[in-house]
Amino acid sequence: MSLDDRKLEVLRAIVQDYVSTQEPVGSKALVERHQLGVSPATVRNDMAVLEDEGYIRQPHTSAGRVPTDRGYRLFVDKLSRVKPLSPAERRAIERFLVGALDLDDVVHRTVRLLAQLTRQVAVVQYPSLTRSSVRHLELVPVSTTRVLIVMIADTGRVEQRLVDLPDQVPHDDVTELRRLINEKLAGRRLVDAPPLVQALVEEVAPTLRAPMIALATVLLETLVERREERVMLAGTANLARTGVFDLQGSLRPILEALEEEVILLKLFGAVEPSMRVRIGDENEIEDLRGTSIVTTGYGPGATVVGGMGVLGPTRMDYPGTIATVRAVARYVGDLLAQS
Amino acid sequence: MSLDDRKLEVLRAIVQDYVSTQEPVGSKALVERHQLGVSPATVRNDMAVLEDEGYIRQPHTSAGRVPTDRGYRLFVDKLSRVKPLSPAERRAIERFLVGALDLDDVVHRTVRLLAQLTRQVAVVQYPSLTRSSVRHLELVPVSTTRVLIVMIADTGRVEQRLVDLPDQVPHDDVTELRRLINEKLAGRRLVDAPPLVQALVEEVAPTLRAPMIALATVLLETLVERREERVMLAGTANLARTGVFDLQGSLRPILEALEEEVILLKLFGAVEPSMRVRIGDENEIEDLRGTSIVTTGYGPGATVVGGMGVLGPTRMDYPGTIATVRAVARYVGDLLAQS
DNA sequence: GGCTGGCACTCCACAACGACGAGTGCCAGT
DNA sequence: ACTGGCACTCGTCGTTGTGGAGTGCCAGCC
Repeated sequence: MSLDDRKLEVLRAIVQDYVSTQEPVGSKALVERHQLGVSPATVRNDMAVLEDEGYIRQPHTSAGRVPTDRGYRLFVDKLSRVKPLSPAERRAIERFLVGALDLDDVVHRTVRLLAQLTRQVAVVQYPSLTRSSVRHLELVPVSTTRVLIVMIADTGRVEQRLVDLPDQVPHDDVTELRRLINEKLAGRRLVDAPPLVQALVEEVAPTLRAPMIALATVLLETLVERREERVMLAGTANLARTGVFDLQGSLRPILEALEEEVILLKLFGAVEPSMRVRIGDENEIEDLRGTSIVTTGYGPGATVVGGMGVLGPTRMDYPGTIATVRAVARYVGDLLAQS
Repeated sequence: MSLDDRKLEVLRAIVQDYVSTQEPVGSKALVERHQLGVSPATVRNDMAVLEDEGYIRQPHTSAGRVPTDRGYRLFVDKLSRVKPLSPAERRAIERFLVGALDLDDVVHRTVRLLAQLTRQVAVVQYPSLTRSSVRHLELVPVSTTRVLIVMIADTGRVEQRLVDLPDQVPHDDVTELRRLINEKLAGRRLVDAPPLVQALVEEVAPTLRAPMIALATVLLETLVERREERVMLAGTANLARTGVFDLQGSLRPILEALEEEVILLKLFGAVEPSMRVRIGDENEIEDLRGTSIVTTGYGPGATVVGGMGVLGPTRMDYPGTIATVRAVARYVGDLLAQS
């Protein structure tokens, strides 16, 4: 049995009302608030069908209806158009992001902006090292046998590691090592690095071989293989605001999940540039069923260097949230393209 | 009227019982669980006095007693000895912190460790730039008119800023600028930087004057004056665990306050190496009355480079928390001293 | 004077109860 | 295919009552 237009309209109305009132919506209230052109009784029949099909449900007999995850899914896929942003929102985005000092600052501002606009929990992944190129590698002697290795990616991201050298290395040798490494790696993508680093070790003059091996090891191990991905979080207070999550039962596991960077990366480290919406049970993470997650990739132009998004209750304003996340991602992408 | 030993003992017992059971404690239960050597009636009289003095209170008539902020204060100052750490905790600290890759990683592991051991919200300030020296300043050309300036502090902290130069600057000039800047600033404390940077501008050769001014401006503005202090947070899920905070009323403002870096810095950016305990209303921040905060400074040896601590309900295990925070701070201090 | 046992009193927590009302499903009628 | 009517369900909310923990006070005891 398929759903005719009016039934879809009823579903849309239920979703909209429930999202705004947060209370089960009954047939009478529905016809009052929307021009459906039919009586409550008719709506009730439609509701019965929608319930059979699994799009809505009753919390208990004699209560109004509430959309199911499946209902939200249909709503998002078929029944909603992306809301255009209000000029106020556009201005907020610009005002918030201009004047960012460095990459850290951009990410920081972005995640707070997202949290504020959507009034939900926001997550932004730092530009992924995997998808970055090396802009420059700097060696800073810390002592005679220790060197700080600083890698600067083209996205502006900076990573550093301390390296213990096997022997004392004179200053000139450090300069030479720096020159060699940059010659080989600067401008290259990080994913292409391993063979190049290998080549560095093989080609280097015998006198520099030992320190070069130490450097190469750290480079490979901690920057390439264990390519450290990071995320930033904001707006957890909004979880308490919604009133959807109860303190003992659902809020704590969510907060716990949000503290696991691995989980956040899995969810928000978007690979494709497109928008993705996970609703309730569609979620991979057990503890985050009951929440919905809207994510997108971002980056300069069409390239994706990382993901961002928001997390909130399944009863969220999907069109609005999607529009905001998309707009912010685009704006940040443009920002990255400039630098 | 002063409090004799037994009354103090009663107060200690009340605090201990209330912290562990989280329920108002009555006179009968008290004599059963502690060897006070007197009858409930006597304890009741003592309680009446303690209540007059403001150390305990009754939530309502015919309920047991609960310590007031003042009671906790007396307990912390006079009635408790710092608990020695269990060997298991010592081992946990070591196991957790060895193998940290870089400063970011140290801070990251530390804050999670603190949250886990105390089962509360943990905060760790990054080593303050104010108290750091410059280890090295690196200039990385990004385009012909843009340079990334990377400052590496002796604590291992790395900060970077993008600088727009007024004109194209040839590669050799960048090298020269780098040399000049490092010559002047390397090894100097950041607080001493402003006159040195000023001198750099005045002494530089006329051809390099314009780019040097641009660099100096950024150095002064964003690294010295607006010396960016950062903090890291973990364990917010523990707020939900305690069951002390209700969802609508108290939890949300706390989460909001915790997202304000300014507030966290004010609270946890300890200046002195000593332990500090703020209990309930003693707190400067309105929204954090109702919580207690245990902080300490940390750093290599006796120097303080930053603060760390935990935040939890006023009914917290003060001796245990204080011991843990102190131990972790010392361990991290040692770690910093090594590098 | 300080401690104790006894006792009347207070007041919260909790369960039971009932009225209310929103909302439903179904059916007969148009 | 839609509508109005109607009986029914069931959660919400306010009321009421009871049980029990805990207190304050007092008279008596050491």
